Amino acid sequence: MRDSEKQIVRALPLFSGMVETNFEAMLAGSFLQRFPASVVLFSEADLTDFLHILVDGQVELFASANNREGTMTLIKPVATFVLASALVDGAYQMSARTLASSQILMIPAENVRVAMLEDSDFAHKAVLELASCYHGVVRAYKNIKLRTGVERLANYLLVQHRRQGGETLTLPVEKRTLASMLGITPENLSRAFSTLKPYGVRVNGPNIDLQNIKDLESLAKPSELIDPQ
Amino acid sequence: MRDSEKQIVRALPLFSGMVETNFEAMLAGSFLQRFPASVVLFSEADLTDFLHILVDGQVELFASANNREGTMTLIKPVATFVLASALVDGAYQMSARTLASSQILMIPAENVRVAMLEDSDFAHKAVLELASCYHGVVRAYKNIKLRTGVERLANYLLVQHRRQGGETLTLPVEKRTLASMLGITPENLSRAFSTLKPYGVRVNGPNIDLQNIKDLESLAKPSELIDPQ
DNA sequence: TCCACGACTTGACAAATATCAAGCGATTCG
DNA sequence: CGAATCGCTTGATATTTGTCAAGTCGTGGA
Repeated sequence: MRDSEKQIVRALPLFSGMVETNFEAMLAGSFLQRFPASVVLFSEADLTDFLHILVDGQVELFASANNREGTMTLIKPVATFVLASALVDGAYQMSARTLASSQILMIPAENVRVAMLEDSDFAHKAVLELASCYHGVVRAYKNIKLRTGVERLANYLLVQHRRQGGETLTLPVEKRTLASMLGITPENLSRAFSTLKPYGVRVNGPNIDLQNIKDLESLAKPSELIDPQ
Repeated sequence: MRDSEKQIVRALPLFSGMVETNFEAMLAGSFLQRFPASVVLFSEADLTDFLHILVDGQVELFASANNREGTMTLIKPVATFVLASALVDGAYQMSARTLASSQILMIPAENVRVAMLEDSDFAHKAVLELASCYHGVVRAYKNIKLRTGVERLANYLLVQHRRQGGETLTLPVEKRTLASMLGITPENLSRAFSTLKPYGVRVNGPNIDLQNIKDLESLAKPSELIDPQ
């Protein structure tokens, strides 16, 4: 692990206030690894060996039951994932796979638990990080419980449009992954896009024009307490 | 607030390791209050003024959007709720109402944030509590994303049966509340019970007999990573 | 007591969503 | 290059779920 990469990780709020020696001690036994796309990093039932930090690439957290599978969330660099699991010493609770070639730093979970006990700034930042993750899942839970598939898609498009700023937005993931995020089948995602055509949604592969934001919003009824800001 | 009540709160793992003076300082400005049934304690958009501790009674956390409403979770005594919101100084993210006459201790959120910074044991316990709440919502999210309504009901009955231990189980909430927890309408809950009749589920008001656990399990496909243990 | 209301159930119907099948176009790989 | 595969779309159909309406039953007031 090179110093430049170490600095990238250190810049995360979670670690930025740690005492240097605690930070170094935590990294002992860690390793930075590159994975190709579509590799399963761990399964939900596995015991949590490592805290993961996505340095580059893209990772999907997902869950399986029966014969069904659903995306829990997508991780974009630079961000930690499975912090909660690493801190409680149990199963991961979610499976992970790379969606693209990804560089991932893996820190032994035991080191993280020690760091929490030794470094008070890290403990406080962990509290804030966990609270934020918690509210993230709460939003996702509300989203799927209180909205239809078409409404979830409409709100997703509005959020992406705001974030990307330009005229046309580009989907950051394949449509089948988007479908899984929204909790619908790929077939129904196609149909949902058709349903949104009268609301000014023009689809061109991964590029999407929103030509009538007002109408789309009246359908989507965005909510600050559900949609990411 | 009497000393006996204070001891009940102090017995929670979250507070049991706090330095006495920190615990007392945190309670300054707190008050124990009794609410009748069906009272809204706060709305999801409200700023988080208080950490709540349900000492007696029953509370429902729920969310609203469009014209729909959904139960997020039920709180049983003795337990804290909205800890995450109290720690991050933002909106509650969920609304709360009493389902029965309830005694609730309310601790100013600012005090809780101070306690986290001052008392390291409390900070560590908060980390564990938040991680546990996080995994709780993750389970609920998987449940609704990967199972049908009938499957959710079947698994709920199996969990209650195991917890209550006896021959017949008694629903701890009204059926309309159960329906909201399961993310279905009361009408469909009635139909789901009918669907489960061939699997040995006998309903008698709030009392339910499971006469064929094996068949019910083969339908429900319980999972350690979804269902509460 | 008796009435009103609420919880629950059932039926009929509509909406939302999944499944199965087919086909198209682009990419991958032997 | 050519074949195979994959992502996406569309149609037909089935399943799941919600909505509206009506009716029963029990409880809690007036």
